[in-house]
Amino acid sequence: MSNTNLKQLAAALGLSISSVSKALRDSYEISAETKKRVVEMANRMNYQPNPFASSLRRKKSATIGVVIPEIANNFFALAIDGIQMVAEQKGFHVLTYLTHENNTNEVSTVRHLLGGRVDGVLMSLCRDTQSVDHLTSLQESGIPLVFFDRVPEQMSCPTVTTDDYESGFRATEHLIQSGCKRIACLSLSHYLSISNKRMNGYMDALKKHGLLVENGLIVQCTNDNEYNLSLIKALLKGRKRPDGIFSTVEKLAISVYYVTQEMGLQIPKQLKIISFSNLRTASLLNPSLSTITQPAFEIGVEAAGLLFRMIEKKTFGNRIDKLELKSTLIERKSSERILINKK
Amino acid sequence: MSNTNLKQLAAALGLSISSVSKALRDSYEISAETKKRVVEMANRMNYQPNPFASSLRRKKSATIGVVIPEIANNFFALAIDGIQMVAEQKGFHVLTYLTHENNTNEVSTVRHLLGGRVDGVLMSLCRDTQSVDHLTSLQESGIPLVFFDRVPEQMSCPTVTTDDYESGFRATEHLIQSGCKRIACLSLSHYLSISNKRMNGYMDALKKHGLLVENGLIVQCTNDNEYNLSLIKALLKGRKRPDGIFSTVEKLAISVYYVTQEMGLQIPKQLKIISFSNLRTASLLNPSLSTITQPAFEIGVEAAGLLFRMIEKKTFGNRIDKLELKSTLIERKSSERILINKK
DNA sequence: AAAAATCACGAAAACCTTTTCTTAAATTAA
DNA sequence: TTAATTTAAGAAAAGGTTTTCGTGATTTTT
Repeated sequence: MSNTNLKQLAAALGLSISSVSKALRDSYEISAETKKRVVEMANRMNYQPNPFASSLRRKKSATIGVVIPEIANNFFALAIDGIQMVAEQKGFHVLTYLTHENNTNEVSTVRHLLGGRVDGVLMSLCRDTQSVDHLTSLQESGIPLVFFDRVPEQMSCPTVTTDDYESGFRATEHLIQSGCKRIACLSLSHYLSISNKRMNGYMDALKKHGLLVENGLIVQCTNDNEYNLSLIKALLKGRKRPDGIFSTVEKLAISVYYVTQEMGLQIPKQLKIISFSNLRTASLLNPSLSTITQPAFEIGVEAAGLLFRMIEKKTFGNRIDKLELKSTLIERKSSERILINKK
Repeated sequence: MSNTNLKQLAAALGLSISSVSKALRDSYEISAETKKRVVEMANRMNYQPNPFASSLRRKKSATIGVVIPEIANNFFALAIDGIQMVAEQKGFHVLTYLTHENNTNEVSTVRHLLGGRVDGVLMSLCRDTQSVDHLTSLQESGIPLVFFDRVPEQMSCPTVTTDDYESGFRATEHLIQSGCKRIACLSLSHYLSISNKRMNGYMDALKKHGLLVENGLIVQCTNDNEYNLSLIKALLKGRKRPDGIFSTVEKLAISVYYVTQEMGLQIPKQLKIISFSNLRTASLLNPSLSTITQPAFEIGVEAAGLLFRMIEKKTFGNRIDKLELKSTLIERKSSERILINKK
C-alpha cells in the first residue's frame, strides 16, 4: 500500500507517466538531466513501484517458489538458507510452501503455483508422492522446475542430489567393520528414490560382506512419530535384536536414541547406529552420533543456481542437468567398535 | 504462466468477461445454472486466475511477509511452521526474508515490503537493530505489522513474546539452588529487549539471593561464532571461573558444550548450565541440557493470528495487543546439584 | 393492466506499469 | 535553405481481473 504512484510522481515533475517510467528504468529515450530529476523526486516522494502492476505487464514476478515437506528439519532449514542466499543475490523473493509430507497438500500447492505467481519452483517431494502428474503439468506449463534431494524418478527434470547409494553402502560397511552382524535399516519411505537408493546401498553392502538381507530388519517408517517409536521398540525388543542400525533419516535416529534410553540399551556396546543427519549437536549427544552429513546448504545453493540459469535463459529443456554432490561420513562413538574380548 | 484467461473462458462460454468473473466469485447476480456452466468450463480449460491482475485490482495480495534473522535455528523454524499453518488455513501465501542478523538487510527488506507486495508483516528483529525508523515507516504505510519474540521497545505495536524476565529469573534461581555461587550470563545482544529482560531476571535473581552481579560474568556475545567461542574460552579459563552459566540463547550453550569438551571441564560437576533452547535433542546431550523452552510453534500461531485479525478488520490501531506466552523450565543433568560432600 | 421491482447479464472503467507508436523540436546532412 | 535524421518526450494500448453502472427481460405489486 505504497501511497505514491507514477501518476502522482509525473504530476509533481510536470512530465508524462511514460517518461517517468522510462526514466526510472533508465531508458535511452530520456535525457540524463531528466533522469536525475526523476530519480531525485522518486526518492523524495518515497516512490515504490507497484509490484503487481509491474508483474502483470512484464509477465515476471521476480519470485520463486520453494516446496518442501517440512521446515522444522535441519536439512531443509539449511537448504532454504542456501536458496534464500542465491535468491536475494538475484533480487528475487521467495515464497515457501510446506506439504507436511502430505501428497494432497503437494498437489494443491502445485495447482496454486500453476497460476503463475512464481517464475520458477524448487521442490523436494513429500514421502507419499507416487503419481507425478501434478509435477509434469507444472513443468509443461513452462515454469522452470528443479528438484533437490527428494527427486522424482519417473520424470525427466533437473535435479540436485547427493551420492545416496554410495553413502548407504559406506555407512553399512562401516557398521560391518565395527563388528555388526545383524544390521537393520530404517527407511523413510518406499516411494522416495533417495530412501530406496540409500537402502540399496545398505543391501549391497550386506551382500558384499556375505550378510543376509532380512526383510524383518528393514523397517518402513511412517509420518506418525508415535507409530515409528513403536516400530523401533518392536525391532529392538524382538527375539533377534539387531546389533546395528542404519537410519536413512535423522528423525528416526533420534527416536532410536529415545528408545534405547528408555530400554536401557547401551550404544555402541549393545547396538551401533549411524544416520543421515545435519544435526549440529551430533558430536554432543550421548553417545556422539555417527552421521552421513549432506551438504545441505550447498544443495540449496546449487539447486537455486540451476533454477536461475533456467529462468534467465529461455533455452532450457535441451540439456537436463543432474547434479550430484558428495555427503561425508563422520564416525563417532555411536558406531565405535568395542574392544573388550580379544579374539 | 497459465495459458487461459477470462477472455478465452468467456469466449468459449459465449458469455461476457464480467459475467464469467462474477460467476467464479459466486456473485448473486449470476444464475445458478450459469455458475455451474462456468465452473465446469473453468475446470475443463484448467483456468487459473492471474494473481497479479487480481491483486492489482483488489489491492490485496493474499500474501504475508515474514522477516526473521535466520532460518537454520530451531526456534525460528518452529515459529515459521506455526505461521505457515495459520497462513495456509487462511489461503495466504508466505514470503520469507532472512536478515542474517544484519540491520542493513533488515532495512532494505522493509523497504521492499513498503512496495505493497504483502498484506501484512510478521517480524523478529535482528540483533543489531537500534533505530526503529524503518519499522515505524512500515507501520505508518498502513501495512499491519506484528512482532514476535524479538520486539522493538521504542514503538507501539502488537507483539507476541514470552515471559523472558521471569524465565531468566527462574533459570538463575534454579542454578543458585543447585549450588552455584558464581553464575555467568551469556547475552545475545544488548540492543534486544528479550536479551536484556532475560539478563535482568538473571541479575535480580542474583540480588535476591545475596549474590554479586559482576560485570566480568556478563558476556556480550556477537554474531561471529568463532569470536564467541574465544569469549567463552576466556571466561572458563579465567582466574575466577564461574560455576554456573545462564545462556540466553541456544547457540551459545552449544558453544559452551564444545568448549568444555575441549577443556575437559565436567558438566555439571565443575560447571552447571541452563539455556534457552528449542533443541529436540536437549535430553540426549552429554550431559542432557537443562532448558527454558519457548512455545515456538504457538508463538508463530499466535502472532499470525494477531496479524490476520488486523488484516481482516480494518479497525486496528485502537487497541495494541501484547501477548505473552509462558516458557517452561526443564531441569536436566546439566544443572543438577552434586551431592558429594555432606554439609 | 400499468407501475414497480427483481433478475441476469453486458459494457466499460479502474487498478498501475510498461512499451509501442507518434510527434514536435532540435540537430545534422545535402 | 531544405531535407533527413536524431533527440526527448507524450499518447495510448496492453496486461487480466474486479466492480460499478446500465439495460433489457421477466416477475411481482397495486
